[in-house]
Amino acid sequence: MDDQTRMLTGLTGLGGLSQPDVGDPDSVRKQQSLGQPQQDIGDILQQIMAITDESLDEAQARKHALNCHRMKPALFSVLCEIKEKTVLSIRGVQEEDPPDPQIMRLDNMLLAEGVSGPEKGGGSAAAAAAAAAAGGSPTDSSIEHSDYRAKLAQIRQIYHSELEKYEQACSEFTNHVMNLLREQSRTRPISPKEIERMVAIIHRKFSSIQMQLKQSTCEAVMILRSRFLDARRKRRNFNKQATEVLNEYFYSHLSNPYPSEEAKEELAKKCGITVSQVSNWFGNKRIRYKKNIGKFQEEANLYAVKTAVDAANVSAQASQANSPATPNSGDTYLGLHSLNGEGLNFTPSLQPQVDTLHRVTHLTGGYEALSSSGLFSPHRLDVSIHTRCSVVSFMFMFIHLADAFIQSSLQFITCRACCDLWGKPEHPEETHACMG
DNA sequence: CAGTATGATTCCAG
DNA sequence: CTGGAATCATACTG
Repeated sequence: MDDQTRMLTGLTGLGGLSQPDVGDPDSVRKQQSLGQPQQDIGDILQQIMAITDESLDEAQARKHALNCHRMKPALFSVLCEIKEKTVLSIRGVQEEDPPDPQIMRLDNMLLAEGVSGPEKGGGSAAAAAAAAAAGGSPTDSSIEHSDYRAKLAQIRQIYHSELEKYEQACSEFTNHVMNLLREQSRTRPISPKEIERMVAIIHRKFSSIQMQLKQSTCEAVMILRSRFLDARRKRRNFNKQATEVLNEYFYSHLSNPYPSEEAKEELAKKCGITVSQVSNWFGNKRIRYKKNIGKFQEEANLYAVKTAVDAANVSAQASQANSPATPNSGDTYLGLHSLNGEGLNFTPSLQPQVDTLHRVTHLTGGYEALSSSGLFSPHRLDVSIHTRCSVVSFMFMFIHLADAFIQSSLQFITCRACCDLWGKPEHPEETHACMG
């Protein structure tokens, strides 16, 4: 059997595999007789095995022979016709599918998180949001911020390198398949549209892999993000300086510890926290102070003295002009609860202040009287508040305090009915002495 | 490790 | 919307 004949047998045989030779009476007879199809398949298999046993050169030669076969153009055109009428017309309809909403969602998310798209966009914004939510001090948040950014950049890098690998593999594979199809198009009818379709199939396959990559990237970002957003609940104490500033304000406005928006902003700026954190702090402080005034007395005293010392220092500076300052803003002096003596019977919440004032009215301005409390001894001031306080400035401070106490006592007694610890005043604010 | 302190959140009332 | 009150969750401390 020469090559030509073998090939012809091969062609008809393979043709019979895909399409029964309906017109061939011999074939019909063969189909009818029992056991004949099995024999045909056996033949075909044998031929296939024979082909696979051939060397590459032999196969190339056979391919060439096939291409040059005289029946080839006719067979080719028939195949083309059949194909046109069936496969493409059916599948052509399904060609254009809408973009996968899942992919779109993932893409949007990756874009929003700054993983895909321009580098300096959403990532830092998301980090800033996370840091803002975390609400730490600027230093802390910047540390977290950079930490978040670093991790996001890492994810971004991995994502892009993987994506690149996938795209490279995809294009390599596509090229390979296209070359193969072009090669095959010499022996079987393959239209450009079919090649296109095949490319689309490959791209779909790869895009499903890409989707997995995007999905896992999104998951990684979500985990990272949740770790930073969880920091929202992850409480972090304010630094000492911030607490001091807040406490100073609180205790120097004890009769009305409700900072205005401007004051809140100012405090927030001073403390390096957000305005809402300032609000939280004051909310908590008011509640906790009110609930347990006794517990906060020491703290109140400390801050009151601190403020007084500051005032005294100012007075001392002003003393060169021989004019001790008169108390004005705030109600520092109302915070000196620990000077409690046996008091009058006012409401429990007012009792400490009133008791203090009661005692002050009995003070003769004696330095000893104050220093005997321990609280105002210059030594104590030096040690506990680390403030140098000269005798002169201390004297001014004392005068300052005594004056303030007397004024405050009058104010407080006047206002106590309407201002029972931050209750609503009955008088207009301008006549209300205790409104800080 | 238990108790306490404290920043944040939630719910509700005005 | 703001503030009070209760509560949660975590940090800090002895």
